[in-house]
Amino acid sequence: MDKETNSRGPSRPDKAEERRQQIMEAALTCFSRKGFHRTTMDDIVAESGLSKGTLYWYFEGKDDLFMLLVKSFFLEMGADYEAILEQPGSASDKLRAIAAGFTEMFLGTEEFFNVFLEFWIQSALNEKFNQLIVGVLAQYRRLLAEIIAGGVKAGEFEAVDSTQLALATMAVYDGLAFYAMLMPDQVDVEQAGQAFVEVLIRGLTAR
Amino acid sequence: MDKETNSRGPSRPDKAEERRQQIMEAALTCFSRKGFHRTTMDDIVAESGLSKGTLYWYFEGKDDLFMLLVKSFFLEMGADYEAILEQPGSASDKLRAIAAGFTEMFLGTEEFFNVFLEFWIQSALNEKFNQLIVGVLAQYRRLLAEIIAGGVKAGEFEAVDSTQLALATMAVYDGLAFYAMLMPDQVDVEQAGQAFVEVLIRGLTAR
Amino acid sequence: MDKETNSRGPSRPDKAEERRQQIMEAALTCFSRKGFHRTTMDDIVAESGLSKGTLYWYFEGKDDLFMLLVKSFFLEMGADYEAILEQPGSASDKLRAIAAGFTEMFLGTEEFFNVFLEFWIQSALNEKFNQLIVGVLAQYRRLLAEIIAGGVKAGEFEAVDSTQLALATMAVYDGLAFYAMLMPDQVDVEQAGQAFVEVLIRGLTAR
Amino acid sequence: MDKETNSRGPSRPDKAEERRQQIMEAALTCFSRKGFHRTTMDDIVAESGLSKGTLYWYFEGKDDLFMLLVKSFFLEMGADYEAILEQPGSASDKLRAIAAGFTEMFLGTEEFFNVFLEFWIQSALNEKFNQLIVGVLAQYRRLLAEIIAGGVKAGEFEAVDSTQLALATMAVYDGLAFYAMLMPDQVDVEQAGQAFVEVLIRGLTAR
DNA sequence: GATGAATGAGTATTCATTCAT
DNA sequence: CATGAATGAATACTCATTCAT
Repeated sequence: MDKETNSRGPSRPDKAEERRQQIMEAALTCFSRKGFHRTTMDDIVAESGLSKGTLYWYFEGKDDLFMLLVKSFFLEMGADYEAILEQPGSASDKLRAIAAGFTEMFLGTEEFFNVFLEFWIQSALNEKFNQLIVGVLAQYRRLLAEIIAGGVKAGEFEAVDSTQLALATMAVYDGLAFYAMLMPDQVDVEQAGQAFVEVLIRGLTAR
Repeated sequence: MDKETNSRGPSRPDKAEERRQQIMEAALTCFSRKGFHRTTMDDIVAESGLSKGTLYWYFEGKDDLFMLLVKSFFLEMGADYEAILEQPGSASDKLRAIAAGFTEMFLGTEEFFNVFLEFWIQSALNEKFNQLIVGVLAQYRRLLAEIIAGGVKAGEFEAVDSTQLALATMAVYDGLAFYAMLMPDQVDVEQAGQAFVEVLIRGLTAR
Repeated sequence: MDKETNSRGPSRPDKAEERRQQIMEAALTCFSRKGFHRTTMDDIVAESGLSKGTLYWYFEGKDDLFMLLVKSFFLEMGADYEAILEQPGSASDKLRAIAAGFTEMFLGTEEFFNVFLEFWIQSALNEKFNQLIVGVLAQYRRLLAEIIAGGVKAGEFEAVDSTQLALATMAVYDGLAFYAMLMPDQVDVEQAGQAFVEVLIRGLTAR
Repeated sequence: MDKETNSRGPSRPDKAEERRQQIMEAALTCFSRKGFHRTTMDDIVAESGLSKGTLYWYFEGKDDLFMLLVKSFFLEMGADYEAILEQPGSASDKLRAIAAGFTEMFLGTEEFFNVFLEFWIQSALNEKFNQLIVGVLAQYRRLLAEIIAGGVKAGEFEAVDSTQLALATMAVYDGLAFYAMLMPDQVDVEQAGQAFVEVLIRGLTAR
């Protein structure tokens, strides 16, 4: 029995998922334009072309929509980073790949970045938001720490506190993205990221 | 008859400044507790013990209050950093001093840090806020770039793009502060900052 | 299955219009009781029995409500006057009919008249209000001028400046309504209007 | 002993009156610019160059200031009209003089006229305001009625209801002033007033 | 599933008035 | 007399959320 002949429910069972996407996209556009707090549900209604009731059918409310929107973004991003770790190469190569990956990711989402940052800030005051963020960050930290620890173990890097350094390394990219959002003209994420990663690798490399 | 006993005019001419401080402190407390958007003017009224009208007598509105509050914080902070640059010592020492200075500043304002971060985020959507932030960041960037360029010139450091590296270095500290706010239990700003600055200096130092 | 039993869509498509009427009536009552400025939206909410949000769903705000309320009144009134011009009879008869029509209209709306007068006053400071008023007055002026000019052409009246006299004639009625509002006990709109129109016709009539 | 050495009290006892004038002028300017309700006491403070406390020293409040301002205007105006009645001449001449006097008065206060009109409107809802207005109007009505009755008695005019006609005549001028305020470009108070008074006299004159 | 009219608690801001100095 | 800081009740308007159709 394939999906088409499913007797009950919508003929396309993922129509619901499409609607969800449609709403999240509209929300992303609005949030990015006016920020989360200044965006009204009516803004999203207008942007999505749907009705108020429909938004509430698919999402519990504004917070829920914000949350699920950001979650969906993190899921996509997470997959990319996993792939980097899988690739063969030295620890230095992996760090460079992480840098390049981040730059690419940032450039691809530049226009929406403020939305994620606002989510992060709000997560300082919202338990549910916080759990999501903390989980994501912990995962990246582990990933980066493994790369560094791997380099140390392999004799490629000097002995360092890999979890602390992992955190500092992540911080650079998030900090740069933050700066780029505030002063797009004066910040070149790619150059600053590269300058950083080269010095980092140089500082790590065993002599 | 001297000014002290002068019966006319305000007895303490800086009473206004005291009031302003009183209000800003109350606002800082509230913003830090509930975030800027979720804080109401009534919250600040209650916290300050003053009346609604008085708040509006001293500040144009909520935005203005937020702005002036953050500005006053940056002014204090700026002075500290200038002092670091003045001190004699190698470029490495200065970088270490910056790291230590940042850590100290962060630990001293930890509980309020979300307020500043929220201001930064909002500055992506508010021209006046943005101008303040961008000015402050540009100043720090120049300061750090000078330290690094000084090290390069003195032969202490390898040739690097000092302005890019300055930005990346700042980004580490802001990023760390951000993380610490979100996951206080899992982030030790001091350790991560130190781990970073040592690798940074190692990577910069000419061999 | 006809529209009446159609289960979807608004059962009564003019329910919205009814709501609008309901709100405008409540507003008229309140404005007439306390004046426009002293009436609060909460007053209208209470008077209408609806909710605050509903008022704002149907009207953009207090000004808009005031405007639309007055407009709707003028529309009704306009139709009556057009009818007078259509009727056969001498110019003198028409002037008398105008006078009678005005008196009747005034007596029928006496309790609300201050509302319209306040609108007029406000229209001196509000472009949108002004446009409405000026349009209505210009229309009446044209109508009256035509009656007088018709009388002149027919030899019934002496040669006079019909547009100026039309204006003065309108002014009498509005002025009287104004007075009646201020001193209901001392002003009898009907008598004063009649006294005026008879002298007017006498002054106009060719000998 | 000259004024300078006057030991107690203000050296110029009418300085208070000057202050009062200064405040009323500032208030007139503001009211005329923004209307009574939209004018704030701070506006008047700024316009007058005095302090808030001083305004409240000389006037009980905003309403009182409005009231006294209008009263002072009426007092001036009243004197002028009395003079007209005193002059010798036929009743027709006096009516013409009234018309001319009104026109002149209006042209001289055109820019402030909305202030008086707003006062009139408010007087529909304010007992104290109302008393002032009603008194003034009654006085004018009596004056005009006397002129007309005088003309009738002298055989110059036909028998008419002089008090009703007096009211209608006043109404013309107030109505015209009202119109002129709303549509300055389309209303010529002088012409319309003259057109009216000529027809009026023609209608009154015994044949 | 979808719609959009209805709700009402919540909010920033204003402003006439007071009063200590 | 004069000042201007302080007050707080008042107010227009917003917007997330609900629910009858």
